[in-house]
Amino acid sequence: MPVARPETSDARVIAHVDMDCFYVQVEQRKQPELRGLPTAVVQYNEWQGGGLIAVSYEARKCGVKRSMRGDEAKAACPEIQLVQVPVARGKADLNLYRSAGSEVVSILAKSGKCERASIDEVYLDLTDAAESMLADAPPESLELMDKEVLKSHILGISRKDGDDFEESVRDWLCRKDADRRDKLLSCGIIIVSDLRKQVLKETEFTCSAGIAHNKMLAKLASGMNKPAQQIVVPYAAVQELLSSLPIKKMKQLGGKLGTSLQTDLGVDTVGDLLQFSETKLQEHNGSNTGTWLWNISRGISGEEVQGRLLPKSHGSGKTFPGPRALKSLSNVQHWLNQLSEELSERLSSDLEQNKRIASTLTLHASAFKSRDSDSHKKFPSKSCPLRFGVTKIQEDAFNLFHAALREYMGPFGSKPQGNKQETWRITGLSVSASKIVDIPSGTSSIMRYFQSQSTVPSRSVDGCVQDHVVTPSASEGCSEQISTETQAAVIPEEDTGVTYTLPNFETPDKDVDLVSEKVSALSSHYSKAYNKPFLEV
DNA sequence: CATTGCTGGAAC
DNA sequence: GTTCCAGCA
Repeated sequence: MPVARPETSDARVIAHVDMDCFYVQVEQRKQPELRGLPTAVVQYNEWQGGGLIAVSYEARKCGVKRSMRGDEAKAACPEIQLVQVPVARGKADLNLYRSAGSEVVSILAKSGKCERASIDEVYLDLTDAAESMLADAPPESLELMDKEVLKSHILGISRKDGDDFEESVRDWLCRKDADRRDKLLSCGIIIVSDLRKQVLKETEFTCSAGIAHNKMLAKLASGMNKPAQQIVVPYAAVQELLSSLPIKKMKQLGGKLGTSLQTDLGVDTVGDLLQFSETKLQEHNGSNTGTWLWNISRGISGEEVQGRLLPKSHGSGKTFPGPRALKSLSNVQHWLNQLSEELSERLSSDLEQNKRIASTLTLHASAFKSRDSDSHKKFPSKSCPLRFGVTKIQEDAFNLFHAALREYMGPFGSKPQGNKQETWRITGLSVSASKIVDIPSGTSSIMRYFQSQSTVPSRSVDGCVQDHVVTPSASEGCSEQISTETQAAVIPEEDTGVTYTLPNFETPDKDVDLVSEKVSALSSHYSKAYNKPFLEV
């Protein structure tokens, strides 16, 4: 992310909207009796009461923190309500929170350019809306100001004057001698206050927001007063804000990069960066990161709000910690089947709701070797063209795993060397789908085809959690060329005469038009995705 | 090798 | 294409 981008010439109005302890709010909406109680959302609960992933502000008051175990939270706050995330196919199912996040996005997206930054965070570019308001109905012209607007925070204006504070906010918003930048931000405050009100009304969720001239400052601000509050960062307040800000509070500097700035350059606050020349920062951090650091220390960040309302990838994963580590291929296959099922379900939803489809399937795993010195070796990731349909994804995921496992184990495979059996343990598996493209418009039958592929087949074999010997056939049939060719059907394309091989294409019906439509849609889809014909023969 | 399960982005 | 980093529920 640290990549240099200069500020654009004209002042923008950018908002960052962040839902308050989002998963807790989602659960409290479902179970309103939990509202106002110290509440946390936990994943699983068998081992030490599960892991906390979201904590209400009531619970935070008694010292409950995210990443605590459920048992710890109970000890710190005996009256805490622990809600479990739903489980499906033996793993945490986050779909409830994903769709709640989508509700919020679809409300906020009406206001202007909108970027879904995470499941519960959104950036808005409100420049146009603010300019319109400034031209048509500037704050100073308003007879009555919404009461919520006056609860806004203004960085640089003291808040402790309790009673007349709201009056000072009104004064600031309506100053006639303010410069244009401040006036635009004032409009931003009113717009965002209204949006937050709308979100609350339509979803029952509260959120906090930061309003500033760029994404970095808006994001920084949204976290300063939570929950259910908003704050603006006027241009005049930027220097002071950054000068004393601990470097680790900045997005992107909370990890190793921030640590290296502290230890290598003695930089503790963003202001400390100001004394270094751009060249010096580049020498220590590379040219992109160096320029980026030079800019952000001055509050400069030209990153644009991407008009993107949907995620760029889908993933489904699970860890197998400690003694739960997987040690047989059939157990790995079982879990890959579960993960692939969930992934496939989400791909089907994406297709149905958004008319788009992923084109790459990737498998990630983490592993260690027992009884071996270099047990720290990374388990390689593998990807292949994505074929739509549960069983295909399951098949490909397993083949990718197999290819990666061979690489991980080296040329001798799992053959015993001497007496000791060199055995692998899998501690994490995930399958993900990326490079999502829109389905060409005017092809509804391709959708019907994909949808016909997306049914979960009923299988009796599926409950094989216990380890057992793997059949030889399961270990064969995969190499560099994954399995895509084995069941391929070759379909000639009418116009060009070029022939494509479509993996596992069963031509389920005799409708010629339907088939050719599938082919042209698929081939253009894959041509775009891979910049070459898909598996040309 | 007990936070876990996601996302996005840049480096390589 | 793969790896690593980072952030956040």
